[in-house]
Amino acid sequence: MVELAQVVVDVPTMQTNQPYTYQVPVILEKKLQVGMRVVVPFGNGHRQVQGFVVGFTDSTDYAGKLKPIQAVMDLQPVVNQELLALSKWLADTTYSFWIACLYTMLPNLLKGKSKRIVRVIDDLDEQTYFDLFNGKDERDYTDFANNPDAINQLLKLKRAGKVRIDYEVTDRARAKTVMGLTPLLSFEELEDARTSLHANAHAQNRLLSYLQSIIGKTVVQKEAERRAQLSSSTFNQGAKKGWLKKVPVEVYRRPESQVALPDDHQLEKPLKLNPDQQEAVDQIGAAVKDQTATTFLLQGVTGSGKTEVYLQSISQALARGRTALMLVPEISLTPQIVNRVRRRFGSQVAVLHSSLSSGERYDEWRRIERGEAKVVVGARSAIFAPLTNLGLIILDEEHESSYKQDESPRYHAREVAKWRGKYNNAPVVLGSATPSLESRARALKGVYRFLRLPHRVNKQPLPPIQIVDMRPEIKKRGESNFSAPLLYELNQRLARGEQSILMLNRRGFSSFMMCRDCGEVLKCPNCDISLTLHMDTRTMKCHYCGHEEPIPQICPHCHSRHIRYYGTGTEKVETELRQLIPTARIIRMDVDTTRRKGMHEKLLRKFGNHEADILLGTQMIAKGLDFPNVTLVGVLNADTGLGLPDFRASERTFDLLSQVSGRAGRANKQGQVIIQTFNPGHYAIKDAQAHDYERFFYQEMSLRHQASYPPYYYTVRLMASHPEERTAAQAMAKIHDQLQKALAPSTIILGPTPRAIARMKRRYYYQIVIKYKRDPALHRVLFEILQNTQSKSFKDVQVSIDPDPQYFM
DNA sequence: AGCACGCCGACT
DNA sequence: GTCGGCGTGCTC
Repeated sequence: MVELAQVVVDVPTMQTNQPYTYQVPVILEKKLQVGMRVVVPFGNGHRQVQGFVVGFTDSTDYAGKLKPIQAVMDLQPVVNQELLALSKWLADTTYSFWIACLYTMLPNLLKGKSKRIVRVIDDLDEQTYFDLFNGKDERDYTDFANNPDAINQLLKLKRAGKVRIDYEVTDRARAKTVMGLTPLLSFEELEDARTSLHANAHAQNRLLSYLQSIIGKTVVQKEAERRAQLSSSTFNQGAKKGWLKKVPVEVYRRPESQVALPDDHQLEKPLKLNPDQQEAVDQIGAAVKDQTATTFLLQGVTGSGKTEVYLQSISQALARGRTALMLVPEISLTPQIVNRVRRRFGSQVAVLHSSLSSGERYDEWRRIERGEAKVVVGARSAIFAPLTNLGLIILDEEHESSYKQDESPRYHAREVAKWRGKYNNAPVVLGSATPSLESRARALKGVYRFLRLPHRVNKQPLPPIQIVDMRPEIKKRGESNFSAPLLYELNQRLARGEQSILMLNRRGFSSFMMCRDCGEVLKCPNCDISLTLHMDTRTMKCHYCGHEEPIPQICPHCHSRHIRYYGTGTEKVETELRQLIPTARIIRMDVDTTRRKGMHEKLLRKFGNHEADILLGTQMIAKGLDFPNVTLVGVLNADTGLGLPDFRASERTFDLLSQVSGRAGRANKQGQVIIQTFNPGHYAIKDAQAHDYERFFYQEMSLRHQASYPPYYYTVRLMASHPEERTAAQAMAKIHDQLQKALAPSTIILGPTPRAIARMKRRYYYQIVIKYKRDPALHRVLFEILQNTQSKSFKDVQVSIDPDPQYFM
């Protein structure tokens, strides 16, 4: 009985979304394990692709001849049993390709690069040989990519048997090594060597002593040079004489900011807990101990010490020999929070940032996989960290929409966390000051265990929030981003040497060029949205497709010169602020000023050192920052997000205002918040002012109930796109019929409608939103729809399914 | 995705 | 006749 391997291949299409059966060559039989990457032949010709072994079998229904596995790419599986099962579940619940899910869970260096090489295998005539190959015997196929004539010639030569196209899958995953050395001789032998030295060979004498001190060890050469005060040439001589051997030593690539770790014996002690915190830690600790997969909702007001609860809960998991995973939104994955975890747990911590290079990410991943890191902190994708023996999972700021990936596979880290919790019998803690309505409703129903931290650790009251109605302000003072009360308070802070944070809410806001004469708005030629001005590159850019063009001097429509910039960008606000308060030192933080690696940290450090009086930024400054000298927080435009056609608009506004208010008066100084708005009567703004989550929750719940939205209903969004608007609409109409026939009567189907941004990247988009409470047919029908998109009538139509969408636009 | 096969119109 | 365009179907 020959064992056969089942392999998921790297060909992300609907038709190939299944394991293929391969023979296992005898030489690989011993090595090959489930979860390893392999290279397999796939299709006709001699095409080769990367794949993952997902199982072994001894029989197959496949009638054709089985091909053998070409090569194994790993010594150890890169996907363990848990993550393999998770990848399958993920593909199933997010309607994505299995292979895409596998790659999503792994560092991207593990996605091999496939290359095609054209090789000359028979004599060609001089001219062709020179034209196509520059007189060499092989050439990269991609060199011909934008030359259709050459490709035609090549194909002809191939048919004639004169050239061959070879496939190469190259593994990009490489460990970094530095030169190290290890003594080859025993202590006595080294001593003998010393006797034969010249009397003036001081350096070699010292080398021998040093080697005697590291018998049996391998030391990085740079380190040895430093410690023995010897140069590399002395070590080279030692190697020549056979005293030592040079060996490559594997090292982990780690970003600069992470290198300065505290020594593990100087770790920070846990803080003293208040009774609420103690209760939370006790309950979570009990679940860790009993290995129950309970989901907790930890709701704590800003400054109530949630982080300390997380840290002590992690300690409990570690004390029981288990590992812990802590997710934070990318935006709050700041050095402040990361350093706090590192100060507590030292070298056991691995951090997964989006700003890591591929190599750094791969190395950090291997530290986890090898069990060297027991605590992982990271953003969304860190939920796939290969920790074994997982004892606790924490999602901080669980309401954040960035936990949902907005491209395929469209997974929600919260759901993956619950899956892993169940698999590992580990509790999951969802923490937030403003929980998502979904989570809070589940806590009310008893699906989640509800823990609360209603008191602030420093016993300071939450800062008073003043609402400024901008309508009379504008009438009185004309167009300005600054009301009189806000200016007054800013000046007060300046006089007292205190700092302020100003936030510009950019959600749903674009800064665009408009002609004052004809009203023409400069739009992207590929997408139906306006272009955004970027002063740093002096261009107009499309945020969706990346299209870029110069800033126009005259209106492209009516040729008027009165075309100008509209909208409130941070730059414009900064300019105005400098005019209004010339003495203030201002730091501006937005995508433009933080694009360069490390700029984010640098600007925050500057502000922390009081090298500026005002920090002006977008949403990115709303979270996680803790500066004791900040006593004023101003929100310039609270309501730009309220007008969006999105049922979560109010929730997002409430969250944002609550979060940013927490930035004022963190230490012993009393803080103050000023919110400028054109909707002073809106409940999201009034409830945020009153710090009243409860009132907001019930008000919003009743609206969701009336309109049949989550958490009362689940939602799924389907999208279809095509370069022709009619084709996209027709495809969606067909899908609608199919849904209508199969789904339960209680299920609500909205649409099809053109999407709010109807055209993107030269394609038209139509969508359907399904709202359902329970519909046993839904999952099956959605899969059938995906299958149907293979048929001729769906040619070139792209269909995507987004379960539990975060945005409906 | 990437390849071969096969059917049609335009050319040597 | 034959070359090469593109539509169609398959990949263990």
